[in-house]
Amino acid sequence: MTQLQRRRIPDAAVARLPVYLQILNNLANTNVLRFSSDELAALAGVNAAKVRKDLSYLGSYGTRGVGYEVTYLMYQIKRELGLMREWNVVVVGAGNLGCALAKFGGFAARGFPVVGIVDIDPKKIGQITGLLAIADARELGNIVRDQKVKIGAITTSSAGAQSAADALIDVGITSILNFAPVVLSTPSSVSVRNVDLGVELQILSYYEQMRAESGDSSQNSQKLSHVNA
Amino acid sequence: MTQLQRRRIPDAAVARLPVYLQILNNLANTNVLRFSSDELAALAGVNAAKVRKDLSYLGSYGTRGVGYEVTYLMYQIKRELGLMREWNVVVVGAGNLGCALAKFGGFAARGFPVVGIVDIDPKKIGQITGLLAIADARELGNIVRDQKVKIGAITTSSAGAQSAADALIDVGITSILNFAPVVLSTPSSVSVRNVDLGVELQILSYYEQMRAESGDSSQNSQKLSHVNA
DNA sequence: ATGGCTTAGTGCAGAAATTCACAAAGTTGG
DNA sequence: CCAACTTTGTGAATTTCTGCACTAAGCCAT
Repeated sequence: MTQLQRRRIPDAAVARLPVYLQILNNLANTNVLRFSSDELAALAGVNAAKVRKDLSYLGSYGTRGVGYEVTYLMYQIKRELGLMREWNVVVVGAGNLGCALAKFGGFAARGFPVVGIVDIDPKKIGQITGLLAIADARELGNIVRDQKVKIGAITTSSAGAQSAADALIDVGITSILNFAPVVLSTPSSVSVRNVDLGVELQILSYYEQMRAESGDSSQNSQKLSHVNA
Repeated sequence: MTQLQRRRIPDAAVARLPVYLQILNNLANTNVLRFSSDELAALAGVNAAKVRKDLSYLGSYGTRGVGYEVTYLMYQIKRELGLMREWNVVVVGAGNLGCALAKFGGFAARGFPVVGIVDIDPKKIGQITGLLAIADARELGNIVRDQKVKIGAITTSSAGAQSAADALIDVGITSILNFAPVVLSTPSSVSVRNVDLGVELQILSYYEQMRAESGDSSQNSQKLSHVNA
């Protein structure tokens, strides 16, 4: 028993792998067979050494002097990201966004089918959205158990988000995609990703203001790039 | 002329300021007057020293032994983030998401009114969505000039995203919020923030798989927390 | 006043992430 | 089979971020 446990990939690299995967997908659709770290770096807008290091966390799957094979690398990235299987998703909160997610087939296509949507509002329960009927939030436990759901999306109002999170965690959810503009309080064993457009816009606002301030008065304009993950 | 140029706030801190602001907003609504770095840290789910360091980039606005004043700090964060003014936003791509952004009043309320939405599809042009009529994409320049728009949101298909970005940059946009699942190629003088649910789900998938692998076989379960920005 | 208590602000050390730069390893052409 | 060339994989340097631990400073009770 030499330790076989998979090497842990740095968070920053994990966040880039899906982007590489997307690009490789496009390459595959254009019938490109191989690529070099330089090419992928250009397409992803990052440094080539970073690409090589990121890919090296998966193993040694390139060929020196040649590059990487598109389909093989895609396979390896998918394997590492856990995309060899589907992950069922349950949506909590049947407002505009929640229903849009339930209707939108794009997630299923990417391997994340929405298998349930719940709400606490009796007026909404029973309505059909896409292929699903909106269920009573009290059904959450059954849905999660029956469909082996691990990922929950919170699309409630801000006010309801924390109780939605509590309910999800209570029935065994360990990954949360949170669209409500609040910071959720969760045990450290749960992964949370926040999607908040207000936050994104405010970040843009900061850099925009910097630009305005350096550009307005005189000659001290200054390079000011900024791209997020 | 000693250099007066504003100290540059680290990117990581800039990304947290909007979160603090949101929390302070809630505190203000609950009539809380003051808070300590410890309290804010608990609410934001971060380390207290980090909170103090982040706030110190704004200036020295706390009182030792006491804490920070809610409204005063909100003012300072807003000032630093460039939120003392409104930033008009133009949306490119009048699909489901684009129209939802145009209708949704939430952005205007947060200081980012959508003042225009354009598309290239003649069938869509002229239709009303919320308060706005969908304009011809060729009107982009006029809209941006007339309304002094600095921020553009791309809600086109993947295929159309790069040309949308080119068009936005061409008419002088310097900040882009990109919802299309592609990596945009832009000059370094432009800020880009990507919002891609597929990427978020795949990141969750990775940590979910890690959890499954450490939990399944034996006793080497391991703490595995993970929370994003 | 004074001493004890609280909390901001910050220097510094350690961790994480990025980038450089080069050796290792493969290909190709003669 | 060798020399020239390409590109990976990675050690090491650098930069950025984090978090501890301590100092500075204000409040309050006596």
